Amino acid sequence: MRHTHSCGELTVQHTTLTVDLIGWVHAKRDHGGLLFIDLRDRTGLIQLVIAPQKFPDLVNLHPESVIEVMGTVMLRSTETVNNHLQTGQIEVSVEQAIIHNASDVLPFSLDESRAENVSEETRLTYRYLDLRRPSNYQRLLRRHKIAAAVRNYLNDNGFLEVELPILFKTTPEGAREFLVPSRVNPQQFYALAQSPQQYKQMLMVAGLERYYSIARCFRDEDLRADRQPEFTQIDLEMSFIEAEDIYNLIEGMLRHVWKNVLQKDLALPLKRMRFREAMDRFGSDKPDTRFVLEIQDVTDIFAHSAFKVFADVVATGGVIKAINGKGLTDLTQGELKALEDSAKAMGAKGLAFIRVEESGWKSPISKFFNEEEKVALAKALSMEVGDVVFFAAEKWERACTILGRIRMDCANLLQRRGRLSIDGDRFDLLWIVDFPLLTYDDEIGHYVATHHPFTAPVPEDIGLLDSDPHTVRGQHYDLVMNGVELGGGSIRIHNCDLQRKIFHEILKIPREVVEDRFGYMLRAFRFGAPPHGGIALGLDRLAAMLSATTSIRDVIAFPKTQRGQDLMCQSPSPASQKQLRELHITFK
RNA sequence: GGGGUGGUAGUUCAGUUUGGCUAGAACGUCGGCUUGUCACGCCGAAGGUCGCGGGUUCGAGCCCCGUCCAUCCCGCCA
Repeated sequence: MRHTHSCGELTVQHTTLTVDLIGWVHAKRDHGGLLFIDLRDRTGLIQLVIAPQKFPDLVNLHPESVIEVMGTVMLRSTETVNNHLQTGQIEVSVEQAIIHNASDVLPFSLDESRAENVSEETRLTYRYLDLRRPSNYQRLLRRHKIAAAVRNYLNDNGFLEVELPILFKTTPEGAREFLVPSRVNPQQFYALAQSPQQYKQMLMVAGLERYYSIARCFRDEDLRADRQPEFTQIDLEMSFIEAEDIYNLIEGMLRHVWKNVLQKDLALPLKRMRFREAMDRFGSDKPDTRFVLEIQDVTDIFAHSAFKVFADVVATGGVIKAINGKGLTDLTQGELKALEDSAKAMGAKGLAFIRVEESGWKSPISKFFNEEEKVALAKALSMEVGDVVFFAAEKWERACTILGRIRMDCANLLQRRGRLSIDGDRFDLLWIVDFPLLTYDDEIGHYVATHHPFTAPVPEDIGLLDSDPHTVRGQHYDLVMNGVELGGGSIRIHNCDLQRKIFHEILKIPREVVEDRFGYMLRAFRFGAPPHGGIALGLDRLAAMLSATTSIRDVIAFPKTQRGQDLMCQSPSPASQKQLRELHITFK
C-alpha cells in the first residue's frame, strides 16, 4: 500500500512527520490565497492546507474526488483548533498531490444532516455513494461485529459452521418461493431455500451434533420495513438437547454480543412469557414490554349486560377486552379516527370508547351500562379523569390483536405528547413459550402448523392430538425484543411415525405429496435420528435494532425496494430469448 | 389483492385549500472575489416534460379518470 497513514488515525504525536494520505475530498473551502480540503477515509477526516497557486487542479475538484497527497503534519495554532473534529488539533500541509479520480457533481449531498432527508429511491440508485456516509459505514461495521461475535461464541461452544444449499426443492407449505428453472432437467425447478430447516435437521441425523450458519434465506412475499426478499438468519441446530439448552445457549450468545458490540452487560436469565399471557396482556405474540398500558379482560363484567352487542359476543364464545389509554382524553378527532382505522385494519367493526372527563363519561356506549357495570369497569381499568378507554368485543384472538394495535398507537400518541418516554438504548428481551402447536384454518377446514410441521408437541400433550388438537402445546419458543420478533425455534420431531401422523392426519397433506416432498426426511428418521432442536435469529433485525434504526434496509449493503427491485443495478431484468429457450421456458 | 401517504429545479421543499401575471425558496452547480476556514464568506448567473397518459375548461402544477414509481400498513410471511 502506498499511503503511510489513514486519515483518522493521525494525532498530535505525528506532528512534523511527512505522511502520504489517500482518500476522498469530503469538503473544500476555497479562500482564494489558501485552500482547505477535508480528506476522508473510513477512519475519519483530516484537514489539508494547500497553496492553491501550487496546485491549481485541486481548486476545481468536486467533493468525493479521490486524491493522494504527501505533506507534513502540523500542529494547528490554538485559535484554529477545531474541537468538533477528532483530528482537529492538527492539519497536513500539502507538498505533493495526485488526483486519482476527479468526481462528477454528486446527485445528492452526502452531508449527514442533508442525506438523511434524501429520498431512499435516490440513495438506493446511488447506493455506493450513500454507503460512503460515515453513519452507513458504522452500521455495516456494527453488523459485521455482531456476526463476528456470534461466530466466535458458537465456535467456542463446539459448533461447526456448515454452508447448506440455497438451491432446494419446492415445499407444499410455507412462504411463496422463488423458483429456479433447471436447464439440464427440462420442466423441473429448484426453489431458493426459505430457510435451511430441512437440511440442518438432516445434519443432525448425520451426527454433526452442533451446526450453525449465517444463512441467506429467500421468500417471495410482499415486503415491509423489516422484510426483504432475501435476508440473513443466524441459524443453528443441536442434538441431544431440550428447550432449556437452547435458552441457555442463546442467552449466553446474546450476552457475548452485547458485551462485544455494545460494551454492555445483558441481564440474564431472560424473562419468559406464555403465548396466552402475551396475547391477554399485550395483544401480541411479540409484545413490546418497555411500557405498561396493559389490556384488561372485562368479559365477566358484561356477560349478562343489557348492552346487547357485548352480551351477544359473550354468549357466542367471544370476549370483551379493554385498554385504558391513560391521559389521552385530549385526543383530537383526527387521532380518534386514526385509531378507529387501526382497529378496522385488524378486523374490528368499529372502536367503542369512553372518555373520562370532569363532567362524567362521554361515550357512544356507556349509556347502556348499569351502575354496577360502570363501577366494576372503572375499578378494573383504574379509570381516572383524563383517561380514554377502548373496547374490543370479538373472538379471543382478534379482540387481543385489535387492542394490541390500539395499545401501540396509544403509546405513540403518548410519546408524541411527551408523556411516555422510552429509553433509546433499552432492550427488553423475552422468550415467548407455550404456543399452540396447531391453528385451525376456517377457510381450508383443518388445522395448520402454527409455526412449521417439524415442531415437536409437548410430550404430555401428544395424547391430545386426536381428541383436542387445539390444546396441544408445541415445543416452540420465540425470542422477542422491544416488540419485534428476533427469531424462533423449536425442539423438532425426530420420530418417523409422529412426523407422519402430523403430516397425514393433522395437516391433511396428501400421501403422495408427503412422499414427494418429505419422503427423504421420514426415511432418515428411521435410521437413528437423534433428538434435536434449534433456532434461527434474524441477523438483519438484530443489527437494525442494535443500530437504533427501524428499517432493515439500513443494515443491508444493497437492499431491494418494496417491489423487490435493486434500483442500482436494475434487477430484475428481462432474459434473452436464448436463455429462455435453454431453460425450456416459453411465454404464450 | 386491499388501504394510507408522497412524486414540482441536481437535492430538500413551498405553491394544490378557492384553477388565473413569466412556477418560487434553500442548498448544490457555474462565473467572479476572497490567506485561517472547518455547514467558510461576499457578488452575480444558469437551471423546470410540475411522475406519465387522457379528460373538463377561455385557461390546469392545482379539478376528474387512468397509470407508473417510492414508502407505511392489512392480507401474506410454514
